[in-house]
Amino acid sequence: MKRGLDMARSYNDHESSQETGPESPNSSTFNGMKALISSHSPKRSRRSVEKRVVNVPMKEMEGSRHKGDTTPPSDSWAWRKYGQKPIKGSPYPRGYYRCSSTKGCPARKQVERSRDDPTMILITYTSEHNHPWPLTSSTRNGPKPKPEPKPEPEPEVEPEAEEEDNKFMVLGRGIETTPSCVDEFAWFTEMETTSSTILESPIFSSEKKTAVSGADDVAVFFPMGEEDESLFADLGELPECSVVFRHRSSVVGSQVEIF
DNA sequence: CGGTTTTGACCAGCGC
DNA sequence: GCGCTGGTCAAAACCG
Repeated sequence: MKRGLDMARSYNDHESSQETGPESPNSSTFNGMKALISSHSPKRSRRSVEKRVVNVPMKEMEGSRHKGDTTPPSDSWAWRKYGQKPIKGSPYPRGYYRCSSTKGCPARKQVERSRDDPTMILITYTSEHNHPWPLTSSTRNGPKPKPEPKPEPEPEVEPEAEEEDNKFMVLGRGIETTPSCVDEFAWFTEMETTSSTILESPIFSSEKKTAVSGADDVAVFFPMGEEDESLFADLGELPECSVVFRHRSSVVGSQVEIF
């Protein structure tokens, strides 16, 4: 009855009040890159989101705050659960989490047990297309269950990466030579580095592109080990990280496993 | 007391 | 056009 109206309005209220305010991430710049979100993004804008899936073994859940079917592994960011649904065909429910590390953070993730392998946790990260992934306080070495509201200065963080106006902190890991990359993708980078055993498989929201072809407008990340780091380090600095990731099909053609 | 979780209900996309 | 399903909201309960 009134719910429909309230909901419809609440969506707009949420989006507008949080994302058009003076401190809105919408108007923030991340190392010169403007981050904008559609001002009228409905709650189901599936076509304008980037998704990313990681598989985490149950053992990775040891550090979790809670133990449960849909409890996400601790990954250095604060996630607030906003829903849980039983998924058809799966004996396990899917938990819906929203990034609460920063105000107005558009990122979400879905956590569910793999129906094929119940020992694996399937985590789907979702963020707005063209919107930077959430960046929050974090330590490079070892995740913490929940980021502090005011993170202590990170000695390894570049000076200009300190708090500043945006409430994000930069995580320098893996791609230090390209700070802008770090900014934009540190979220995943951290996710990958805090979990020692992660399987990754990129998925694409609605495009009919496969994982190995034509994903030129989807920023894709793949794990990079220490060896790879040193290997890429020899390549010197790259002018733009986006090039590397966008032309993913030419860099990596299949899913990558880290063990 | 503020933030998080739980849970029932609602809505929109999608397939038929 | 209709029904199914996934995704989200929001009030209440819970927790530190």
